[in-house]
Amino acid sequence: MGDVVSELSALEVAVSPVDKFTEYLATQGMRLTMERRIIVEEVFSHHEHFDADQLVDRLSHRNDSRRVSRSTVYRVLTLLEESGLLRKVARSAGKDLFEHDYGYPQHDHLICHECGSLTEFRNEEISDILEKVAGEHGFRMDGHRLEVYGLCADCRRPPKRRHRKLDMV
Amino acid sequence: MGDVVSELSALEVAVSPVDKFTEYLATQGMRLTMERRIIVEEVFSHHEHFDADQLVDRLSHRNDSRRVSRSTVYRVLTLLEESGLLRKVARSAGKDLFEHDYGYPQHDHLICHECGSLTEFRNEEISDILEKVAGEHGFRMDGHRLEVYGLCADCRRPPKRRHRKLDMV
DNA sequence: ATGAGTGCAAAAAGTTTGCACCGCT
DNA sequence: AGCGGTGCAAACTTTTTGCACTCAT
Repeated sequence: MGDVVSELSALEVAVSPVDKFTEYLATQGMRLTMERRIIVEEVFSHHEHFDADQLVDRLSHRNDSRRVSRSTVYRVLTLLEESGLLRKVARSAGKDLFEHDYGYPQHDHLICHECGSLTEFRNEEISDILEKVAGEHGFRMDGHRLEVYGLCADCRRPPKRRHRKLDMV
Repeated sequence: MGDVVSELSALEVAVSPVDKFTEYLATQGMRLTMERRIIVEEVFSHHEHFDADQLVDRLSHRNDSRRVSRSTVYRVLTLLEESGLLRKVARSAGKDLFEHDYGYPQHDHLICHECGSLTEFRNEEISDILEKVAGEHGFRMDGHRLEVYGLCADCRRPPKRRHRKLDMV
């Protein structure tokens, strides 16, 4: 009753990540605790990819009331994945990378071997093709992960200029 | 001189995995040792996906002359990846999965959430689209990983029959 | 002989878990 | 009161590494 967000445009995200998470928790007989709220707010306050350790750094070394332990961060990341708010995108230096999967359009990544940069791109055709392929195999698709590897524009440039610079020292 | 394999059809794999690996090792100033040969032969004697531990199991618990230590298996897996003979395909239960990337056509996977099965498929259109997308970003693609998630044909079937069977016990 | 390569055991790195205590409902 | 949740520390898993010895060229 008196739900403010219900009046937002259907094109926008009508429910906040915290609310969405609360919904999910309820279906599992779980509660939205202060720690869970803090983690979700922290996670959705940035749009960049992150790994568990980066999040732990931001949350478990503080002295205020928003400190959350390492174990809880890991436990909540698992829940956020299960609830569809986050998804793992890639593995970098042995760590899983996460990104927002709620309120953010489907996209894929170009990953540079050289500098490790992730560039997002979107392409409708791919999803269409995948639906078709899945259908042919009797497979019901509910998502995908596509990583394109190679050299990004910056790293393609031959390092000749750098040599010259070094030689001048 | 007198290279037997050079007379094979260009459509077939003209060079064995061991030879291909030897070539790569040479470019790195490395040698093909007996251990490396054993590992490559073992890896290419099966076509299924595998993780490091499965390979270690097959190679480091034997008493004959084909035993190889765990460390060496890990070290050689890295080399096989660098040489382009193997590639990592997915992560399952916290372990990296490998598959042949030499003498085996480019393909992608349908991965079932329920039973974990990997089904391979091939689709030309996808590579074309990726080349195009990469080009638009000034990115030079040299490969990709595409995993489609969902439910496989078997797991889509509702488990009603199973219940009936169980009830009859 | 010389430097690459191996095996072993220890270490690292990332993640999970057992347990006692805490707090919401 | 009861059950879910947290923090801590210890455990675990997978992978990497230091070191002394070995082997191929």
